[in-house]
Amino acid sequence: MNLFLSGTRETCKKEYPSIQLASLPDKAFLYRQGDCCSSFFWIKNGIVKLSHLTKQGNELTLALLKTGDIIGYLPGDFTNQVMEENAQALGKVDFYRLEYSDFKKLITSQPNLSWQILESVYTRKQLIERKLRAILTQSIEQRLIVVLLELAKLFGIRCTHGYALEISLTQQELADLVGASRPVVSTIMNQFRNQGILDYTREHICVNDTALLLIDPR
Amino acid sequence: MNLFLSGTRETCKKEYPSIQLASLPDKAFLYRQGDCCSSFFWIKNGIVKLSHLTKQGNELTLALLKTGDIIGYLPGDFTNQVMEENAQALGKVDFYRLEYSDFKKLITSQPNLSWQILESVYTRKQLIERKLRAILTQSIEQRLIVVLLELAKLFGIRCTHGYALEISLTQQELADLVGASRPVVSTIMNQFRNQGILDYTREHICVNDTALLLIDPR
DNA sequence: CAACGGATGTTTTCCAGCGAACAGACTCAG
DNA sequence: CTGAGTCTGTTCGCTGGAAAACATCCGTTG
Repeated sequence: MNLFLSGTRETCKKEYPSIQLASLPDKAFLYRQGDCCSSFFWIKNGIVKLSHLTKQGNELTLALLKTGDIIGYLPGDFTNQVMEENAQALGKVDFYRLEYSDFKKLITSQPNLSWQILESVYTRKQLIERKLRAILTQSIEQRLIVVLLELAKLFGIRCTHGYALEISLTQQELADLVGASRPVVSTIMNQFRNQGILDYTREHICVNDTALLLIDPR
Repeated sequence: MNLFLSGTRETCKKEYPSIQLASLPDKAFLYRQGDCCSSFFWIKNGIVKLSHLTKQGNELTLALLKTGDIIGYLPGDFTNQVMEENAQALGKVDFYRLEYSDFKKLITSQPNLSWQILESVYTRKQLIERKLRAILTQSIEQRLIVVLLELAKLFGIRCTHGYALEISLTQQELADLVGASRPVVSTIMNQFRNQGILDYTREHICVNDTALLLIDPR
C-alpha cells in the first residue's frame, strides 16, 4: 500500500510539488484543534492520535492512526479549514505531507488510489459508529476490554501468554480512549489484573489471551 | 449534483448494467441489519434513516440521509457484506441502485465523481464524530435542541415564526436520534413548548427561531 | 360506538459513573 | 538526598438519566 507506487520519486515531485517527507517526535502535533490546515498527511511510520478537547477541558480520543492511514480535512470550497481535532504523534512519526490542491489532483488522477482512500475513510466512519454504539450500550468495563483487545491487535507484540502493547499509555489516555473518567478506569484495570486477564506496570500493558473470553462475539 | 451527468441514460445502462431506478413506500427497508447486501444506493428523492438495533432492543439512529446521499458498504474483498445497520425509508423514497462491481467501476472511471463521494463519506464521518462528542459532553436537553435545529435545517419549511418539519417523528424516534430514553425526551419537549421555543402536535413539529438563542455557538 | 393499539405525559426507583479530593508511588533534576 | 512533578489507587457524595409502570389521549377499525 504505497501511495506513490505509480511513479518515480522525481516524477512525483514534479507532478505534486508540495509533497514533502517530514517527521515529528513524540507528543508533537501535526495540527491542533482550531488550526486552519489545508494539508494532507499520509503516515509513513508511527502512530498518530486524533483527539478533541471539550470546553470542560476533557480530552476525547477519536482514533489512533498508523502506517498507511491518511489525515486531513476533505470537503469545502475554502482552502483553509478549521480543524475539529488535534493530531498528535504518539512516539516518533514519519509522514508525507501535501497540500489540498495537490491531494485533489492526486486523487482524481489515480482512480484506484481514490478507491483505496474511500475505503479507508469509510472504515474510519464505521469505527466511530461502533464506538458510539459501544458508549450508548455498554458499561465502561466492557468497553475497556474491547479497547484493550483492539489495541493489542493494532499495536500488540506477541509474548508468551498474550500481547504486549508497544505503546505506552497512561490511564488518563486510556480513559480518553474509552470515553470514561480516570478513576473508574483505574479501579477496573486493577480488577482485571487481579483476575489475571491482563498485566501492567506504569509504562507497559500486556493483555492476556483470556481477555478474549470476556467479550461476547456478535 | 447528478450522479449520471456524464452520459446519456443509454450509455449508462450499457456501461453499468446493474443500475436500476426503484422506489419504496414509507417504512420499507432498503436493507436490514444483518443482511448481506452488495448493492449501492443513491437517493434520488426522499429521506432514509440509518439505524442500529442493539441487543437490548434499543434503536439508535445514526443518520438521516436525503437526496444526493449514497448508502452502501464499501470496503472488503467479499462481494457480500453483513450490514451493521438498517436503512429504512421515511416517507416515499426514490433511488438508484447498482451492484458493487459497477459502483467500483463508476468510481474509478470518473475522477471528479469519486471526489464528490469521498467528500460525502467524510462529511458523514464528521457528523458522527460530532454526535459522539455531543453525547459525551452535553445534557440531553442541549442535544435535543441541536438535533431539532439540524432537522429544521435539513427538512424544515419556513413558516411564520420558525421552521415546520416536513417529516413526522414520534417521540420515540426523536429519542433514538439523540440517544436518550423516551420519557426524558417527552418531558423536555413539554418544557420547550411551555417556554415557547417550539410547538408540536402528534404529527407535526415546528421549531421557533428563538431556539437558536439557546445553543451557544462554538 | 366500543374497543383496541399506538403515542404521549408523568412519577418513582435506582444506579453507573463523574468530579473532587487525597494518599501513596515512582521518576527525574538539582 | 530532597523536593517537585507526574502517575496510580481509592474513597465519597451527588446526579443525570435509564427502566418500569401507569394514566391519558387519540385515531382506527370492526
